Amino acid sequence: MARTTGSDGGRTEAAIREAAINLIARFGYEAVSMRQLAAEVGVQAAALYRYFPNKEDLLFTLMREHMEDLLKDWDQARPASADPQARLAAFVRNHIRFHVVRRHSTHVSNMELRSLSRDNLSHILRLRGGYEKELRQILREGADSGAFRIDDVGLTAIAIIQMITGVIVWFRPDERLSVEEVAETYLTMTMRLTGAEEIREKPHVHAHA
Amino acid sequence: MARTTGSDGGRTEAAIREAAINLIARFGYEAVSMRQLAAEVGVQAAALYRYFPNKEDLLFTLMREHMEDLLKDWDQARPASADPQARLAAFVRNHIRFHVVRRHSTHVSNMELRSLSRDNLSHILRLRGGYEKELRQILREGADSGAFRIDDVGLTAIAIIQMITGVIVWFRPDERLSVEEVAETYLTMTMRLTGAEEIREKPHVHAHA
DNA sequence: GAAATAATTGAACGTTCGTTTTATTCTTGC
DNA sequence: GCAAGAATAAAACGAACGTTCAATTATTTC
Repeated sequence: MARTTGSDGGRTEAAIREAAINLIARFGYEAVSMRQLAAEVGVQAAALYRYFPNKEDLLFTLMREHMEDLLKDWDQARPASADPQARLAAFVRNHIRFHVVRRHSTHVSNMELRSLSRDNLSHILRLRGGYEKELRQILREGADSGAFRIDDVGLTAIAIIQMITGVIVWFRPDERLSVEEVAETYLTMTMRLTGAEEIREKPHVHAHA
Repeated sequence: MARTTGSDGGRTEAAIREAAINLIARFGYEAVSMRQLAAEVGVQAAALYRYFPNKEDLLFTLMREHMEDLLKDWDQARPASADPQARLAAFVRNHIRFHVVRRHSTHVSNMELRSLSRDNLSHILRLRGGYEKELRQILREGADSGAFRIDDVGLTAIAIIQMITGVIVWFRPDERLSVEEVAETYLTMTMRLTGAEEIREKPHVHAHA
């Protein structure tokens, strides 16, 4: 056989991306074979090479687009306000929302860095650095203005990102907590962490057990 | 050839464990082949099977011993004091010290869970659960006694562990910060996070840039 | 110093891997 | 309805994988 009825390059490529994200998030990049991925898509392994030149490039594309989407997403959500507390709150809320919705691709982007070649790795790290820089800037301005009490801006930024990204490790949709509730709880912790809690009032969501 | 002069089962097994931890931490379990591991040890691949029945069992052994060591380590360091703040401080300091010293095996234990079989996975998760329970207990007692201000004990415990374990992602020995300095900075953040900072005085180490 | 045991080699097994090649069928534009 | 291309199947490639096995040498035991 050859071309199958109803086959469509655009749909196939989208299906490959989605299946790849799910499979790699679940089993890991090295553990997922091109044949397994093809089977999930409902296609032969050779067909994958029409859309991606090789396995690593597929991984790289997924990760790069994840990071680009993250930066775009924050660029849209970035508040006009200059108030460090409002900006930090927006950052945390946006970060958690984005990462919960894209749990799988976040997992891939965080766990599979070591499967990238040197060049591809540094490309991803550059994008990630740009995102983290946004948080550092907020923290620095807040520390300077006295809104935050921070010992070490770089270290605090890493700690906060580590903490709020950790949501995806345990969060499952359809459980006792909604995304908004989780985001508010983490926001409270972040605000206390930066010594900014006293002055705060924001749309709190009801109960945390 | 066959048995080599000076060969010693005990030394070889130790060398295998160490090489395995380093290689797996660096490249990932799936990406490290038995031949590569054997070459690092200076032995043929077949020799590995005298010490471990198969590849996964080697991984499992490394992870199980890491977790057992962690529990033992905390059991020894656990303070007699009933004061929640003192206990939390001891927990954080001990956690960071342990994980920084054992960065590589921590990396393996955190990243390679998905390479374990169901039974081995649940064994490791049981050990990890026991450790996390210690932190939850401290937080709960502190919350009850009014020493801490905590919305959700379970969620806070996960957030703290995520944050303080994150040290190993960026920490490299011989850089600007010593382990003790890092531990103190993270302790400060943890204490603020739990709303416990006000009442605190402890052996602070000098500068954080 | 012979017998028993411990430690390792070297070769081989069947399987699976990522990838390439070639041929075939569907779809689209004219 | 025909030519051009896009999309896929099917088969094959060499290399690498985890693992096994028989043979061989070093060490220990008595």
